[in-house]
Amino acid sequence: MLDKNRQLLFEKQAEIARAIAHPLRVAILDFLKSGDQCVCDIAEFVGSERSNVSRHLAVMVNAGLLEYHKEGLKVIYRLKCQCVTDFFTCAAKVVKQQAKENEKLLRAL
Amino acid sequence: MLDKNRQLLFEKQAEIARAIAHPLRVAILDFLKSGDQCVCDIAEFVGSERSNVSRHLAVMVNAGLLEYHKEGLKVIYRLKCQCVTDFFTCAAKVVKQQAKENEKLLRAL
DNA sequence: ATACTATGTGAGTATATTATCACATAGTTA
DNA sequence: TAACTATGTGATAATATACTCACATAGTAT
Repeated sequence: MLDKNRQLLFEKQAEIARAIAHPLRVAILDFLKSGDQCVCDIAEFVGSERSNVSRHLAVMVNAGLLEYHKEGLKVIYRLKCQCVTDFFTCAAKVVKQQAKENEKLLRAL
Repeated sequence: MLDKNRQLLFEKQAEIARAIAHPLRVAILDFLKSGDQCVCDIAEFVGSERSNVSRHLAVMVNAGLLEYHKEGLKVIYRLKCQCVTDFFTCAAKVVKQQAKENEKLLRAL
């Protein structure tokens, strides 16, 4: 059985996964890999309303994935942990494998 | 702006993150790292009802994280991609960093 | 055939997440 | 001061997720 501490860690890890688990947030993280950005540029890049993007950013700050600082009117967000990239690498691998299997299935029909 | 293919990949990656984003599923993945397991042993390990565990397993199979085969009455689940571990390593790093910051904050009060 | 075990699924309820709109706030510029 | 820009937040409605219970199915053992 699971001990309490282990369970607590699992909860925290799940929280971080949840913070990634949205297409818009994935897009934002991908955008931030290439450098820090303000909300309005992020919003334009992902093609969504600023208020919406602002909320998504808050989710990721809360989870500890992002940090930010103000520059005049703008608020600049940045990746706090570069290792998030590893997740996307793995996820891409899983997606690729699935695509291959689907292709096989299609050819079998 | 995002092109369609990129957006599609982001959606798939988000789907995989969503498949991890639950404490029970994190616990299951952690358990499976050490070897393949049947539903009833998983349920006992994570301390939840079999029907519930069965559903969580289905989510992860659907996302491409797990695969399974039958052995008599039992259904054995296994990790399909070992790299999921990388995600947990990164997540643990993020959690640790946050804990450190909270500690600092506490000492400042 | 009967009883048993492991697994999965339908239905219902409870809860969480998301997007949108309107508005509040804070800093900037004229 | 007044108009403007970037950001964040409250309220709401739509949608998705999760858990539980009862039951169905499939394989096993007696």
